[in-house]
Amino acid sequence: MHPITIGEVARQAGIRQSAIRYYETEGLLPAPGRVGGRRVFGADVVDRLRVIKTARELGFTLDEIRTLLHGFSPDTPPSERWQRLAAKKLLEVNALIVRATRMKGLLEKGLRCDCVTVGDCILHDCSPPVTLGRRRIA
Amino acid sequence: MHPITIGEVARQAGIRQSAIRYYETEGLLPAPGRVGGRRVFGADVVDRLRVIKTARELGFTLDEIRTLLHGFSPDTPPSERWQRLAAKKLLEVNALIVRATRMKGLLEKGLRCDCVTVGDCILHDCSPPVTLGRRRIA
DNA sequence: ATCGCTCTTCAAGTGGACTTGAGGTCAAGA
DNA sequence: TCTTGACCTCAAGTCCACTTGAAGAGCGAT
Repeated sequence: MHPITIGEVARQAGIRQSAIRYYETEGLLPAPGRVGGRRVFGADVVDRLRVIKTARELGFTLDEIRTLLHGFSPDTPPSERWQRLAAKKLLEVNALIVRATRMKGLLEKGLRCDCVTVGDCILHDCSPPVTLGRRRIA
Repeated sequence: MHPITIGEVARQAGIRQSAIRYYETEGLLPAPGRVGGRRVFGADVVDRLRVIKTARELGFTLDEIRTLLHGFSPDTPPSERWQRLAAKKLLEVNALIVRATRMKGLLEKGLRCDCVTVGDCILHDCSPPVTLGRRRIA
């Protein structure tokens, strides 16, 4: 349970110091303790940052992430706002998985496609389909 | 096979006209025909736009999408650039699916969690865990 | 004590992806 | 004919999420 510096946190979470400070000002991270003016974090902040990072990569806005992380604040009806958002984002994540899977299929298809017919392949338009036998040559 | 207006395309693809024009200037769409100055699209552009939309939602940049859509241009080594990017994006999409699945788990957990212990739940910090028996009350 | 390193704040800048606004064209309908 | 609605171009604006830069402070090692 030894405290770590912002530099160490940044390294471990794969996020820049500037971004970490930014998240702090934006209320995504609790204000850490200070020693000699410098931030001192508990190790748990790294997990939090990793969650933030993942959420960002999934297209969540900082606003949404803030709400999700805060959970229930004193002023909101107990956890209702949270639940609503979580449920919504859950649907979105599910949709994202579907789309990602479809895109995966497209990319795989593109990587092994012959593209003989125009419109064979949406992803890269294979027109004009310069072919040699069934195999694409250029 | 009747040609459609930009308005119709926008409606069908769920993308604004301004965005469609923007994609055209950015080279993500081939310049459509004109009738009386107005764009006239083939119906296939809708599919293309849907692919673009999905790709954007998955975090692809327009730059990447352009390359993926173009496939092999005359000047690039035959489809090499395309294949490289496609392979890279395939890895990324796979990683995305993993992360999305993890996030899904987090959200589901958050939606049914009791959060008795601090650190029980990363997603929303359950401290102070105001509890009644095992059930969270506020 | 001074070098080098990491850290600090704060304001301003950046980049990507669009959107918005102004000002204009065109065709159909009342 | 006049209006309405959908379209056009082009420049400028906007939003989000950071990043960058300037100017400086604390601290361990030489």
